[in-house]
Formats: sequence, C-alpha cells, structure tokens
Amino acid sequence: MTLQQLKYLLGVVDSGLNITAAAERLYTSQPGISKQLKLLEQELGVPLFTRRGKSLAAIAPAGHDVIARARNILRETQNIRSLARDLSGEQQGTLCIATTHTQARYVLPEVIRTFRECYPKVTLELHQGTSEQIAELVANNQVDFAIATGSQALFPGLVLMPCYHWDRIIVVPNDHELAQLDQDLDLDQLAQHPLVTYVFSLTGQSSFKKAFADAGLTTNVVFTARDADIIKTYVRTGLGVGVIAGMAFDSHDTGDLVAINAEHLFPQQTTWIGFSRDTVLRQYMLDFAELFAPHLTTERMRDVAELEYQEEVDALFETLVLPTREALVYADT
Amino acid sequence: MTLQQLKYLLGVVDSGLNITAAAERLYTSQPGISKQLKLLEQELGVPLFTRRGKSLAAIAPAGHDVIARARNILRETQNIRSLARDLSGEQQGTLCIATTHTQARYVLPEVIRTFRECYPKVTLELHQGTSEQIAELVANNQVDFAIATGSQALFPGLVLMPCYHWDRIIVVPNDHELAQLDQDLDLDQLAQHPLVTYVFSLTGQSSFKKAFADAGLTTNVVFTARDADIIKTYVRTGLGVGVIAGMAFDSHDTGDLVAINAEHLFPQQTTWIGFSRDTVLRQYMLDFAELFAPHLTTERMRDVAELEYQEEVDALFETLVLPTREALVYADT
DNA sequence: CGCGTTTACGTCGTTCGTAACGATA
DNA sequence: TATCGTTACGAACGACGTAAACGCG
Repeated sequence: MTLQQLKYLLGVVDSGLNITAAAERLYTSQPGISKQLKLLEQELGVPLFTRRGKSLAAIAPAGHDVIARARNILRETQNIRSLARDLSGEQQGTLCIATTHTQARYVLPEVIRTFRECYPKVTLELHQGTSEQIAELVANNQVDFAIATGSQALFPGLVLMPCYHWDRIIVVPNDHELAQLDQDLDLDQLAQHPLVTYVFSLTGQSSFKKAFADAGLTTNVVFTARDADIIKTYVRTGLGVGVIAGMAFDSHDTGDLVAINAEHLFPQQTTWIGFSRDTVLRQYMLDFAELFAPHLTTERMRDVAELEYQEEVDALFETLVLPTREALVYADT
Repeated sequence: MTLQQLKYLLGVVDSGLNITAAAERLYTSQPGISKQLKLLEQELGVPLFTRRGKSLAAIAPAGHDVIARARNILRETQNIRSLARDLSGEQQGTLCIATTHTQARYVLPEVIRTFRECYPKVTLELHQGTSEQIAELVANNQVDFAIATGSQALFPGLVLMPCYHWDRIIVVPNDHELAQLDQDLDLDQLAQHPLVTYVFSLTGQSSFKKAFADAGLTTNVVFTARDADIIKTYVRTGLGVGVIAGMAFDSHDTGDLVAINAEHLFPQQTTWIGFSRDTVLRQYMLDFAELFAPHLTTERMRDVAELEYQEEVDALFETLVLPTREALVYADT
C-alpha cells in the first residue's frame, strides 16, 4: 500500500470511476493509475470495484470502507504538510472558500482585499453556490471555509462559528407608494404588495414565510432569485417589492431605489463561518477568519476546534455579543 | 512523503530516537532509515528532531505534531488491511490483549483455549501488567483489547464495556480461627487480623480501604502483592488473612486454604474489556470478546463503537443485567 | 468506429544493503 | 575505543510513459 495508490484510488472515485479522467486530473498517465489500482486490490486481496467488462461499474462494498479510510489518510498527509509549511514560515498556499452570493458579492470583497495585502502569495479560490452546493464541497474536503447564513443542519461535520447578525430590508423604486411612508412599515401593508425575494432553499429563508404565516397573512411572492442584484433589477422594473439582505443595498442603489427598514418584521439572521474539525488550518486561514469577524481570534478558533460537539461551540459563542453587519463595515465599496 | 517514511519516523520515535534500534525492529538497514528521515525533513522543510552532534537528542516541536498525525495515518492503513483481510475471509492474524494478573491467570485461560480452537491460525499475544502498563500499551495502539477491573479513568481513549461482576473473598489456612466461623464474618472481626491483599494501585482497589474507613475501622495490611498466587502463598505461611478476587480461589487451594464469603463486606467489582474507538476490529476479535462475555455480541459492539462518549456506552450497558463471574465459568481448570 | 482499459516494454528514478568514514562519549 | 549516524556506491526493483492491443457500446 502506498500513499500514491490511495491518492489514485480517490482520484478515480472523484472522477466518477473514469480512470482516464483521473489521470488527467492527477497529471499522470492512465495506465499508471490502472496498474497501481490493480496492485492495491491485489495486495488487499479484495476487489474495490465491480467491473463491467473492463470499465469500472461501481464501488464494491469493500471499496467504500477503504475509500473512507483513504480519505482520512490523505487528509492527514495534507495536515502534516500544512503544519510544516506554517512552522517553516511559509507564506504561500491556497485559501479555498465556499459561500453564498450575498457574502461573495457584498461582504467578502473588502475582506479579501485586505487579506491579499497581508498575504499576497496566497492563492484565493472562491466558490459561490447554494447552501447545498457548499455542503457538497465541504463534505469532500474541497474547501477550507464555508460561509453562509442559517442552514446549519446541512453541515454536520463542521465547526460553525457565528460571525455577525443582519436584518432584511425592503427595497422599492423611488416613486413607489411605500417609499413615501413616514412611519414604520408593518407586515399587513407589505403583504398587500407583490413580493420579490430570495429563492426559498433550506437556507433558513423559511423564516421569511414563517413571519407572514405567524401573522396570519398570505403573501404574493411573484418572483424569486438567488441573488439580490437580480431582485433589485426586477424591483426597478416595478415587478414588486423586494426583500433582501441589508448588506445587499449599497450606495449605487440610492439613485433609483429606496431601502426601508424591516428589522421589526423578520427575525434577525446570523452568518457563520465553518471549517472541518479534522483539518489543520494554516495561520493565514485563521487570520482570514479574524479579518472577517474580529472576535474570531486565532486562540479562540483553536480552542473551538478542540470541542467535539457543535453545542459546545454554540455555548462558547453565546456569551459573546455578536456585532451586526453594519458594525463591521470595513469600507464602502 | 511516503508511508515508509512515516513508518520509519514512528519506528525511530518508538525506539527512543535510536536509529540503529529502529532498523532492527523494522528489519531494514540503518542507513536506509537515516536517509528516509532526512528526505522527510527536507520535504517538509522543518527539522523533526533536535540533534546533538549526529545523534537525535529530542523531538522538535514540529515533530510532535507530525508524529501524532503519522500515527493516525498508520493506524488507518492498519484499519484498511484489517478490513480487507476480514472481507476476504482471511482467518489469520494477531490478537493482542493487555490485562491484569487475575484475568490472565484465572479467567482467560479457558476463554483462550476455546478461542484457539475456533481460530487456530490467529497468533495470540497476551501482555500482563499493572493498570498503568496496560494504559501505556493502549495509548500506543499496541493492543487490540485491554481487560481490567475498575480504573476506568486511566483509559480515556477506549470504549469500555462491562463484562461481569465479581466479589472479593477472604482466604485463611484450614486451621485458622476464622475458618471455624459458622456465621457471616463482619468487618470488625476482619480488621482485627493482619491482612494480605493486592497492591493498592489506581485499580479501584481503594474500595478496599474505603470499606474499612466507612466503618470507622483501621486496618493492619501487613503485605501487598500484585497477584493472588503470592498472596495465597503468604497466607499459607500464616502471615495474615488474605483478601483476593473470588475467581482467584480454585480447586487446587481447597486442600489447605478455606475461602470465606465477603460479598457483604466490600462493594462488587466490575471487569470490563476495552478497545480503541478508531481501530477496526477483525471478526475474530469480536468473537473473542463474545467468548469472554456472551452479551458482547458483534452487533452490540459495532453499535457501541459508533458512540462518541463513554457515558453513552455506560448507558447502553446499564440496562443489561451483567452476569457474575461464577455464572460465566467455562470449565474448571 | 470511438472510448476506455489493459498489456507490453524501455527508461528512469529510487530504494536498499554493504562498506567505509566521521563524530561523540 | 565503542557506539551511533552519515556518506558513498553498486545492484535491484519499481514507477512511469509511450505504443499497441483488446472489449464494449
């Protein structure tokens, strides 16, 4: 058994049991992988795959176990490398983040700008996707950090640390009747308008629906989108009243849109950052998290990583008063 | 980084930083290890050891981290091999048990006899030692099972499963005055005699002292030994009254010794068997445990291995009525 | 006939063990 | 001087890549 063999094994599995594809991904020759796979199976004395003709058809029962162990092993080799690089003062590396559109578009740019100044040699990889896609990346150990809001249930293997609170706002065109209101809006009024908001995923956005349901109101959601830019576009065309994340309204919108406070209408949201308990974080990763949420000090994160259960993590952060997003504005882009 | 390099690394560490010794243990040449170690350090860019002249003096800070990860990696390779061997119906292997004298001498022989009949090709390794020595072996992943009584605190990384209950008995020579008693002995009477019993370790034997202390009595322990054989020897010479584990009194003793029931004097003891949560157990290992304690079925053990905390394990077994040792007698040796 | 895997084979790099050297106590 | 680690070197092995053959859809 060799680390290479295990690496090849996972490469093949992650390429959909296509050896040729795996060879390209791993920058090596296809017969080489084929041979090493055979050697591994031979050494273990168990077929790891079921084959149809010459092709790999599926993962054999034994394969699943072996693959899971192999992932642990390769993760630990990565951990060793990370440890060593950090200790030798190496400033190069990769920071891989999976996050939602809102974070990627409205929150992270400034954080990343600062980060790049501190660590110009670190390659940044930013994956934007739905909560489910983020969870997928996390499950395969393909990202260092996941940043999202709500939907904690999707990330069982991660340590989730709350970063800041935020509230929704309502956006309407300048000339909309709601723009003229001189008192606080209430849910009744809002429910009388066609609404444009985020796609209802498992992202905890159901708190949107719930707010109306609790008030005994029915809503008329005429359009949903994944990101605030599209919502704003349709709000501008007069399709309806937009409900978006507070930080998604910026100075460029003030010309033709008006933001209306909705703190009192919907529950506060919490954005968190998560990482895998069994992955070693490089110093620059910890520093990134601290840039993103200043209360996430290196020390605190290392403490948190030792905890076994998410409940303990939550308990630790419960005593902290989290800032709201507004309090964290790094600069106005 | 190679699995070999990691294996060599651990070999050197486990040989007290002596490369020559590691080479012998690993059945390879000493320069080979030397070179691979250097290559590893070079690849990682961090010294893993501090050197005094040419000799390895100590493990560098980076080394500790790397070594810990390397142990995880090698454990997982072992797990892969175990899985594969089991799935391919291989009946060969090694069963390594660390246990106390009482178990090794009075309980295990019969279990092992049966086990060997079922699995003649499995090499048995039995290490006898104090609780602390057993804990040491366990910590280094050198045994599959630990079997002991009490002292659960010494084994934080293990899943401990209770096997059976037992009580102490009192042994005296045939002609001793206590041998003539026709009623139950009480602590008062016992305290008036010089006592011979087990060494007080952390083995939970303190319940011995505690029983007397709770009754407001002081004892006169004139001799302690690690094993019942020695205690019985000194009891025969008239040194004092022996207090030993019930199963340590067998038919060979009936000629010149008398056993007196002491169930009502001291709390009941529980013997457990423990294994590491992150080690894959071969089928024959599970079968051994079941031979040792019939309620430890394969299914139950696999369930228990999934639990994160010992408290959950305890809870699961709490609902079971454990047998006493006597109920488990396999045969009289 | 194309796609993907296996087989065959030559090349290259690496590991291994022996032997000699160096350093340390 | 004895012990232990490093360096040097030749032999053997193993991995890799190219090229060709094979099976399957």
